[in-house]
Amino acid sequence: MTYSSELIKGTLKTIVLKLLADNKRMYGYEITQRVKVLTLGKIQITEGSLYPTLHALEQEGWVSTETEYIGKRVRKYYSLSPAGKTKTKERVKEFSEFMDTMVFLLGIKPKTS
Amino acid sequence: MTYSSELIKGTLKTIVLKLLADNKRMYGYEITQRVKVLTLGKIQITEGSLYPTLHALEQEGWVSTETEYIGKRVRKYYSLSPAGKTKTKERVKEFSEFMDTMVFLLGIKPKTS
DNA sequence: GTACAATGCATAGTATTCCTATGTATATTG
DNA sequence: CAATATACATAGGAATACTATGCATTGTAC
Repeated sequence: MTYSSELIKGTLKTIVLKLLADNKRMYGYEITQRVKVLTLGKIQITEGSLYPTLHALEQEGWVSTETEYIGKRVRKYYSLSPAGKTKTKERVKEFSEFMDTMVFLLGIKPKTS
Repeated sequence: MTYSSELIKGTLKTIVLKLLADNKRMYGYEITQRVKVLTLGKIQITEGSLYPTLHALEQEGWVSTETEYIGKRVRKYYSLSPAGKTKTKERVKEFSEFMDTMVFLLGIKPKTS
């Protein structure tokens, strides 16, 4: 992983929720690969952190699951619940505001792409 | 509103280093107050997290200290070492790049203030 | 056709980071 | 003169993500 994993802390759930908001349904392994591709390998979510996170999201009622079989191999799809959609917006907004504060604190010029 | 402390995780050292880069020397309590003022109360660094962090920075050789007495009360000033100045730039840059990645991932419009 | 890589799930134990709670002491202010 | 602010410190705990490991199936390169 490029970024020190300490920076990722606190943002993993937000990343997962946002992906599910954009994609209707995804399975765990797919999420790890998607993040890797989207970030050009800069963020690598390990399975050891993702699966417990997904279980937590389900526990909290923000996602629901459906299990399918691809041949003999199981695949567990996750999709946002209505509560999860609300939570996603909250989380993204909170992170966005946190970033604005950090940009100011650290004197960073944000990419105005 | 105070940000959930989970978001702060991984950024505390960076914040402290940047403040020291801008201010030549500061003491612990002063840092907590400065951050509170600069962020309009949105980020509150507790003493229970700041002091151990400062000790760690000293341990790593990124800051040096000078103790002064204000009356009978002790005050411990911290200032960046040359290695600390380099480290600060690295840390700020790393966070900046992480933010760019997150902005893209989360589809956030950064403040182009 | 078979070793090796990739796909796909899972969890236990560990590391890191920060917070809460607590303690001590001095200075200021209403 | 009591409450609040200043100023340091640490022990124990909570939250988060990682490493290491395990199991099984599918695809690929030699």
